[in-house]
Amino acid sequence: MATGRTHRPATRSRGIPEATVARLPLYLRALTALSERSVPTVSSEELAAAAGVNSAKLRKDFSYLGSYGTRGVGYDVEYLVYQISRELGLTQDWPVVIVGIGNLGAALANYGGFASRGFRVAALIDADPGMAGKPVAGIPVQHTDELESIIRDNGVSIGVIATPAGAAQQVCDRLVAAGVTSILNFAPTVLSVPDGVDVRKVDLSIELQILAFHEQRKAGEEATTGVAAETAVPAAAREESGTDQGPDGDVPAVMPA
Amino acid sequence: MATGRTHRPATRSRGIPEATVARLPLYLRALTALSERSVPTVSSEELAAAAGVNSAKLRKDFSYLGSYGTRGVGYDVEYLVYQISRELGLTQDWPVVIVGIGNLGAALANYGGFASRGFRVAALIDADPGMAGKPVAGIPVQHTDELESIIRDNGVSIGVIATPAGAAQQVCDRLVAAGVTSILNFAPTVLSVPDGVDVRKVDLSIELQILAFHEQRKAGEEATTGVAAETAVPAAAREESGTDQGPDGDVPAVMPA
DNA sequence: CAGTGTGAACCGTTTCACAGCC
DNA sequence: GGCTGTGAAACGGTTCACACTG
Repeated sequence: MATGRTHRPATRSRGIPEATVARLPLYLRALTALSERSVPTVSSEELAAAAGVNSAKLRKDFSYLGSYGTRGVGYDVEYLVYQISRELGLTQDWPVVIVGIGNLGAALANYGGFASRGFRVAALIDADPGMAGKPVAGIPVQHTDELESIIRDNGVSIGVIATPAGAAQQVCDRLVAAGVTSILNFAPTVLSVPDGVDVRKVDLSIELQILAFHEQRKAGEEATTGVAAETAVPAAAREESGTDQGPDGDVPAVMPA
Repeated sequence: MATGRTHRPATRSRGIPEATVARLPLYLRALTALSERSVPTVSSEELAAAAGVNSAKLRKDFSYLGSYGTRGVGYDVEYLVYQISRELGLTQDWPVVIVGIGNLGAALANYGGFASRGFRVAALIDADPGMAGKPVAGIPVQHTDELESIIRDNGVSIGVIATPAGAAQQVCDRLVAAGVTSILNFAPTVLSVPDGVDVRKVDLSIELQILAFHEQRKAGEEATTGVAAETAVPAAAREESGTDQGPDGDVPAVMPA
């Protein structure tokens, strides 16, 4: 799927395919787990299984980074962790602001995976004056009025939007104007941003709709013709249902600009 | 990303490309907005802009559904809303269970986009006995012990996992054993499921890492050689940064099985 | 004649299969 | 001998450009 945008002709050597970039975090997580168990080396086969992709894809992916493996042996776990971290830019610290501290914003603020890999929640911002000062995940919420100064004072370049849909574009505009160049958008809206700004979106309702599509198809298949599900699909009857085998990667899109 | 699995050879006429399926919810959302404003028809150009894709892609997508437009005129909004809803299986009601009612689970339970489009939160499940009975988003949380009976009694085929990573696989196994065939996974783990079960994942930390990668590249480019960001990227300097133009779709992956 | 519908070209990604190296 | 690294083939998706139609 990877509709991923091709930032820059990609013709150059530093051109790692977007689909590969999207899988690097997956490899990194699997490698980190191995590292914690003090496993010294892995084969492409093992690592691929742990990351949920197939080994050919993994080897091809790594080949874009360079030749970090040893033929006949496999990959050195620690070394790979470092190389991938570096490639992803996780060896530096990325201050992030979260705008919109509702249920979701709070969930994000509390999310551990944040701090673990180079990201640091620099500030929580909300439009509700009543929230100001209240600590969420140990960080005091600040009012939207402070947005610009927070961005600038902390050198923030990554922003997370967790506001209601109606406020998203406006927040986005302010973030961009203040210097943010990468945005993770949880609001169900299409954001428009100037060139040079990356937007990635996470949309729960879309994911569910895609699942529903496949679910519907499964139901339709088992009962040969129509008769679409009225009740649930019996857990049993799934002889040759839809899904496929093997784990597969995923490549969310970087929206336009 | 769309590594999307090809459920079924896709050779058949009913074979709508995975990438197209992933965009249908986007079109649906845009169309719904138009519908609310009582706009009777749209051209592919207008609708594409509202959905954040280009018109050629949109027309090609619609061509897989059939010929629902009128040459020289455009598409009938209401009619299209219905056709896409039907195609996505949203004309029926999908009961969904959410397992893991922490910050994220609560956010999901409160998420409005849920109910709006064919989905109904049938139950909230959590392993903490202390949570049992407590209402979240107006729905009383039930204990994990009830999981199997809830699934069966409500004919649930779609489950959402919002538990910590450590519990995810176990919850997943129980959901699948009880009859769930589609899972939306928010836990940062690779789930393994039997054939016939679809898994889609949403992973915050992965999205951020992908953004960091591009962000890093932007910083590296402006300062010709190295000198990677120490402070933020000046909002100004972004002549020919990374991002591209035009809005683009996205196609998260359906994980393996 | 404006705008849909679509064959055909193009392009990025995945998969295959094997040469090369430890 | 085992496993990596990689050309080349296969594939799915996107873009182009235009024929066709209301």
